Amino acid sequence: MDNTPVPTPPTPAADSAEQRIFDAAHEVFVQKGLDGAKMQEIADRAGINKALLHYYYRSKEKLYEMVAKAVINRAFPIIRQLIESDDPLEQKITRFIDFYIDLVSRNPFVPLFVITELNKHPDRFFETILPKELLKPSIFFAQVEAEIAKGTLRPIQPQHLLVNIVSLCIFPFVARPMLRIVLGLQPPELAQFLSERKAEVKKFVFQAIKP
Amino acid sequence: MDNTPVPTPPTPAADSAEQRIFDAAHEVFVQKGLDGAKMQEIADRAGINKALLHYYYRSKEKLYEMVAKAVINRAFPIIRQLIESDDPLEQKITRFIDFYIDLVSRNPFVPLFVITELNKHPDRFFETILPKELLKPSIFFAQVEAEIAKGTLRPIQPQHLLVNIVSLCIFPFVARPMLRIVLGLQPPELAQFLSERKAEVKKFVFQAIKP
DNA sequence: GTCTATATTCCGATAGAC
DNA sequence: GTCTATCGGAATATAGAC
Repeated sequence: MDNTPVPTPPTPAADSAEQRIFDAAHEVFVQKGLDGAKMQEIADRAGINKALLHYYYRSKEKLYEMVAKAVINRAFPIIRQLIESDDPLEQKITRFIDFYIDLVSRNPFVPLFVITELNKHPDRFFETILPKELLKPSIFFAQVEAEIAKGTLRPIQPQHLLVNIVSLCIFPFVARPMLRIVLGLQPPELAQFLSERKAEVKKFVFQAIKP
Repeated sequence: MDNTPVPTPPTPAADSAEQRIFDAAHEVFVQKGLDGAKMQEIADRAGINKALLHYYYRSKEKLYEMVAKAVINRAFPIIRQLIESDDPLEQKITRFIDFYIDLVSRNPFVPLFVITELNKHPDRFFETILPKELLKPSIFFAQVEAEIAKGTLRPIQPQHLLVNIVSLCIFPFVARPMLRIVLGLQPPELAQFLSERKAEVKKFVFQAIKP
């Protein structure tokens, strides 16, 4: 057994200044993006001084990069795990929709953050932020093709099916203020409308793919 | 006939500095948002000096506001017109999908701009930018309900149908770099995939709603 | 580690010549 | 109308005391 003194753990203590800074930065960056975020606001929310931000994270860019990595590495594996479990297809789709709509309605800013920053700096993401092990779904695709062959699913390219499901889950929450305009809904009606999405998406998807 | 001298027309001449500034600002604001856009870059793209921006448009905020109004007032009436024409429902949906996907694949940044800025400054949009005449769709909703009553459409709330269609059209283009990750597609395959969306969305929607 | 004070950089805006 | 030069403020970053 190794007796050398344990060095500072890579994960900072739960309520350390370092952690509070990171959490504050997470909130601010996700809601306002790199350009919109101000170091002063992050410091204020963390309840510490601006100088301390630089003590722990050298620069705004570095801090941003760590937050972005954390967001990405939290979001994508969850999606993947849901898609690649070996539950039967129908159950998998149902669970995916339920889980995903829950997730996005609790964190409406996250998908927008990911998309926006992915559009602005695609290189950085693909080269430094994205985990390399992230691969193309295979179990899900195989399941869809198997069911089509059996005749229990109407023909559809698995990629399109997946994108359709994700679009129906995410978009209405991301575009929430747009719905107010296009549908002419007031905030309370809008909340009601969004709460119906889980059932609606499931119904719509299964009607489209079940023979 | 009135002989008073015609004052400066409200629309600036096609290739005036004023117009070139506006066009440059349009590009930059739509791609980078209010915070990300720099006056210097707008001036450079317009091929003029920074000072001239202020001569014509007083401030960055004012310039931004004009661009935002233009984007909104171009985008929404088109959508509305498509939805509210009195073509038969099936044809209307087909045309809407074709037109909308064409539009969004030529201008992938616009929906993201609208959504982002709508999230950041909802008040400004609802109070000053948005045209007041923009009302809730009615013809489309009535058509859907009529067809459901006739039994030529499966029961669905018209609002959800509209949101489903829009989600399926917009999201894949807005989230293009995300697809690369989730589907594991390289750029050429991705382009191929997106070119299939028109046919795919139509098939998916009609399978979901036709009895 | 945490603070105050200050340096530095960047950017929007203005003054003033032509 | 268009330019050069410059101001002034805001935001990032650093120096140095505690």
